[in-house]
Amino acid sequence: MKVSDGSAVCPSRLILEHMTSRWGVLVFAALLEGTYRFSELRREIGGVSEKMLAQTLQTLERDGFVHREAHPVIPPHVDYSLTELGREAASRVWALAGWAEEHVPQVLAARTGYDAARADAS
Amino acid sequence: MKVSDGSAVCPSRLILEHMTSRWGVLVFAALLEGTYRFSELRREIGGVSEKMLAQTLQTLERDGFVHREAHPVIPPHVDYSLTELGREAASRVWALAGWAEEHVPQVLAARTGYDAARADAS
DNA sequence: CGGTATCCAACACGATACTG
DNA sequence: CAGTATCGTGTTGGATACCG
Repeated sequence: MKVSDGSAVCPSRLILEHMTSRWGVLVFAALLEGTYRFSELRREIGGVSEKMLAQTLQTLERDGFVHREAHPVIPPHVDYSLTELGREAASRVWALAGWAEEHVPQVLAARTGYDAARADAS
Repeated sequence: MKVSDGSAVCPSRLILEHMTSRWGVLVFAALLEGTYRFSELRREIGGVSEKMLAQTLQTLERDGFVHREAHPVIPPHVDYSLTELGREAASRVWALAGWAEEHVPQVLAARTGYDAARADAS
């Protein structure tokens, strides 16, 4: 079976990229717990810049994963939550992240072995 | 719940990044079907450069997902396959990719709606 | 408060050439 | 065949400053 055709990147790859992007995973994780405002999300997710959070949220909103509700008040108040599609996506991504976390020890052990073998060879 | 601590990137994030990387996903997909040689993989996965394939394979091998077996013959012959851990990882990643592919229509529809709404606002 | 615009450094990636 | 080395470029991502 040919896995990729090499010409155009398939759409699913882009979606997967959005879902598993550096901040996308963390946004999903946060929003699985409930609705958050922009700055609450920033606080919840440590180390994310305004730019990247805005960009990530826009991408996920455009893909139909995140619902954005702007209340027309001063000062502005914007709530972010997951759509039904987003909840499904988030739970799957988060499950994969959970699997990765569970197997950190095995991976770390494998790396140690790999590095040791290379050190001998040099 | 604090999703990320903002200081050091957690190890699981790196592992997840390796598993879902552009070529990592396709390598997993190919190796789920059996053992391949380096250039067979290159052919199977369209559009990957030698450099990126080598790099991806090394990363996945170091993480303990891919087994590399070099036969000491001339010309060189190297076989790549999945380890047990790799099979588990690959099947989960591939399942996620499958989910993404199934929902391409919904995402595309969401994007159309999003773009239309933004066009009106401008 | 919730963003956008701009600038800049780092790096991912690909093409090419070369090696054991 | 199976890579490594080197180089050039395009994109990513953060810091900063500013706007409605």
